[in-house]
Amino acid sequence: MAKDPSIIKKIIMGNGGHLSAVEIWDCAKSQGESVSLATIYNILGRLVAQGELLEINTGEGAARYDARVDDHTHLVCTECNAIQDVDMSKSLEGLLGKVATQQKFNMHMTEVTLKGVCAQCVQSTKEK
Amino acid sequence: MAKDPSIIKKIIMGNGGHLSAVEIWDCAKSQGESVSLATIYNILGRLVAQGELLEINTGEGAARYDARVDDHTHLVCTECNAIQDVDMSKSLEGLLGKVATQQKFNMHMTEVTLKGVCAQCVQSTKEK
DNA sequence: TGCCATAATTAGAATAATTCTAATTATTAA
DNA sequence: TTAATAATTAGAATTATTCTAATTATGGCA
Repeated sequence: MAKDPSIIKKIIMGNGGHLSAVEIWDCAKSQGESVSLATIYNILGRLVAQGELLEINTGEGAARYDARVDDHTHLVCTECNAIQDVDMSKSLEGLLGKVATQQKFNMHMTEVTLKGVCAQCVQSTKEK
Repeated sequence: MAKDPSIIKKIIMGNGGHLSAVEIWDCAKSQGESVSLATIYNILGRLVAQGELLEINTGEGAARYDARVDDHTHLVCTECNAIQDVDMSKSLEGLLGKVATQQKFNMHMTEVTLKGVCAQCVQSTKEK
């Protein structure tokens, strides 16, 4: 039986939505799945190609996989490495489309990432 | 004598503005510089930390370094891997700032990347 | 049921990008 | 000079990912 790819999506959604391949692997194993890391990468690759998952590259460490695939914005905390999803406004979407059109660029996807320090980390820094 | 970091910026600017560490290394060597890859990475790291260079991670291959450091948008071609810089409009900048503020996110930098096929690649695909 | 073709999974090797380490070399200040 | 510090280096180590070739599972059908 083919390893059910939906298990991976469930794991991601059940753990904050943004996991690396190894984190997914650990979760799968700890819930009794017998699966190899190569298979995790295989399935992730397939799901990304099918548009069922988003691959996020923060430039820090491994790629992370997002179960949410509609156009949205990522807030990446440089302290705790957390990724927060934020809706993308229609006006932002429109602006990006306009930029692409002006440059005769055949846009397939947008990646809007804001890097900085998340509210929790700002808070815990102050407390010190 | 400390290897002059400005040589690296010159190399980047003289070659389309978006090179990887190894590409920069090759250029440096071919113009007679005797330098190791470790030093290239050292200097790049320093320049990025000082805000003199931007590190771009397309998720494909090595990180690339951009000599332009003001807020701008990247068009990344998934065919030829070229990166094109586009000015970021004040309205886009404003929208991103607003998003961060709403989420109480202490934004340090923005990364707006549009992925797709550049005008040249669209053209050469048609010609086939 | 047993057999075959195909697809999925696997462990581990291979690769690529980057960082680390420890030694060497250069620079500076006294 | 000389001693202290900083920069550079080669190569090892690490990390993330992909590749390979072998194994295992699965479904169709005689």
